[in-house]
Amino acid sequence: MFEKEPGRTAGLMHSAGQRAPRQPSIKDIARLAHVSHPTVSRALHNSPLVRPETAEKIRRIAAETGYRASAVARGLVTRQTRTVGLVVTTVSDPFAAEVACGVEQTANDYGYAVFLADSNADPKRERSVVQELAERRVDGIIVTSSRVGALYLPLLKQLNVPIVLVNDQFPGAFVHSVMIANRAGSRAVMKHLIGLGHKRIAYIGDRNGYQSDVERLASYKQALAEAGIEFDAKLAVKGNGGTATAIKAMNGLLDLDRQPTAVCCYNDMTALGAMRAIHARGLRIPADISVTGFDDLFFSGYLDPPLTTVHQPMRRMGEIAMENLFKLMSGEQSVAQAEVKAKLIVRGSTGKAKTARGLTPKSRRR
Amino acid sequence: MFEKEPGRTAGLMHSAGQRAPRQPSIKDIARLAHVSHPTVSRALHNSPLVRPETAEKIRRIAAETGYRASAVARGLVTRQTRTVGLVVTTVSDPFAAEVACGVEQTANDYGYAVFLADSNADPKRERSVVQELAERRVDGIIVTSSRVGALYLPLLKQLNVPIVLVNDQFPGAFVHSVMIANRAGSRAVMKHLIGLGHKRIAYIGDRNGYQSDVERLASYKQALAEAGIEFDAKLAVKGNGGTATAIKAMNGLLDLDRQPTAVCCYNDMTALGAMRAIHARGLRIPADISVTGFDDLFFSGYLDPPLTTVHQPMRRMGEIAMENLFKLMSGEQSVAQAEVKAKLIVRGSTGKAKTARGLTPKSRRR
DNA sequence: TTGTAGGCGTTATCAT
DNA sequence: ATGATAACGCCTACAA
Repeated sequence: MFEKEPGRTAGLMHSAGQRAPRQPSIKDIARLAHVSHPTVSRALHNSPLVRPETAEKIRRIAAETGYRASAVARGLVTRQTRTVGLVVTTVSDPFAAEVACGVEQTANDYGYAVFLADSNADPKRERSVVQELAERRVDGIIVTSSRVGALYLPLLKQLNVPIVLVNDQFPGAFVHSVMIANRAGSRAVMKHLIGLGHKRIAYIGDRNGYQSDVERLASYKQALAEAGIEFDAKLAVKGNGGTATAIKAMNGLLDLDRQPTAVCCYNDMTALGAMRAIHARGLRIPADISVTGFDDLFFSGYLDPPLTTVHQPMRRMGEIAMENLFKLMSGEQSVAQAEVKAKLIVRGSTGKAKTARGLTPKSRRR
Repeated sequence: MFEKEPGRTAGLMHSAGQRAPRQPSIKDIARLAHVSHPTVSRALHNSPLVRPETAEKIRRIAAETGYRASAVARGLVTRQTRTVGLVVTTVSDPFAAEVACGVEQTANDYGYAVFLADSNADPKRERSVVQELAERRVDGIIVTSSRVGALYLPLLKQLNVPIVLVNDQFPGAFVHSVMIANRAGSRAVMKHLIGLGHKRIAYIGDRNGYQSDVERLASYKQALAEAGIEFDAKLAVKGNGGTATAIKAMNGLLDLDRQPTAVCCYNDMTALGAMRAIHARGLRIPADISVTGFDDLFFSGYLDPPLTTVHQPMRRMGEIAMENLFKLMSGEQSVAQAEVKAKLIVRGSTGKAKTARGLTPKSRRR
């Protein structure tokens, strides 16, 4: 039980010929301070059980050598890594990025570090990524826009790691989640549009069957029904949440015999594409066509015209997810689902319907 | 050296009364398979040294129990965590997000996990964040848009962790980095604008003295000089890289006695604000004023009009950073700086200068 | 082909 | 107030 080469101590910080000059360990500090390692540990944790002068000396030496206790060794013994995993479809998605920001800040406030992992929106990959996170013994996991959702129930038991979902896209029974009020948001948009006199309102959704699209589309239809406007299947088209696809979808809408006077987009990225397609045809927004989005991404208020959309407090949702995860991690079982409010932000991309502003008989077509 | 309670084995996966039902360990698997732990280890690492049937049985049991070797325990003994730290100013910055995406994908391909940390563009925080990463024993660190730059030299020795910087904002001697060709990019923009006949070209920069602004501004001035256009200090204003500030800056420019006919913006976020300000005054782009950006963010091609800008291969830069970090981690010393090309993307936001298209004498002012 | 015996750098539990 | 000593879960000799 001897200390390896005694001469090593002094040359510790120099890479004196050794390939991997390891970081100083608690024992190195102990030796330097002529105390035992437990004492070093106590001193560095500000334990009152150590004589002030001793503690002072130890802290000085630790600072001089740049010693920092290994979080991995600590994690091994304490059985918690003070680490959480964050799974996103991709960080280049502004929605995910904002959520990540909220998660990261909150985690940091509590002294937790976060592992970032991309699922590429692939369910298989999402699952394997979660497993890898478990392998790293994270204390908890947050998944945004999960493509797996309900399937977590069985996994949860096995992984034995609390998981919180943000905008779960395939919700099932009883997983902990933070969701935006899709229905209320979409409803508010539709009320706004209908109030402006629009009757031919198109919807550009998402073809993947995600929960957010399902709910927003449902509210679209319901609002139509309540206003006594018949649902026209030709006006409800599918994109994929991206801008390029939205352009195609919008062009299809523009090619219709009777163009819509307003387009309700699944999200802001889709609206961005729709606006581009409309402008490319020389049409004006909102004079010719009104456009709405959903999310209120950072650029939406700066578009020309500024986009009327539903604000989703993405960062806050990340914070809530992290806060709820902390509760779960500390043993609370009663977290379940949280729903955050969606707020309509009226900006310049919506205006009165053409017909409502007095259309010439000629342009009324037949 | 006895195995704790023998009866524990069977009930392992159930949280049979215990508070923290720990994950199964290698010893649990060993016991279940009636072999020693090293054999389990070997089997799971596909070592040829273990009898096929034994290996098969072990793997089966491991799969059934959902056993996954603890990465933290492994990290302790192997002295490498297969983990890297990524420090960004904030993930909600689209530039950082793209770089993060490249880093993440590449790291993942190599079986590495990445810790995401926000510096909030605060030098102090950046340093402390890096220290925390070192405490977690990451094998390497990548910092985007570092606010510390040169100061890493001393830190590097102490931390003993390789670091690669992406678009270092305060470059000093000899830190490993991946940089965009700021000068060439800015120069290309200016050549383009000047070629279009612009003579009053404004520049909206960044007030923080960052390297990217310094270099882009320098090229702006140089291009002006080469074209024989006198530099007008009133046309070179400062924003902070954000959209809101850019609007103010642009408004200032618009209030000038002699408005610029083109605005060269420090980055796309700034251009976004400039465009908004211009449109808000009822001016047209590019008919009245041309606008250029830098970065080519995901939304830039969809603006109205689409933004002429300098494409920065952000994701690729993240990949390169990660690749170079791997080299550093495996002992190579010769990585140093990498510069990636900047490519001008001409889109609709730039056009011939007003004067060049034939201005009426009256509007030529005196 | 398999098992035994450390040790990685901490924290935790005892003594003293 | 401090020091032995034993885990934590894994890997890696070395021994059998």
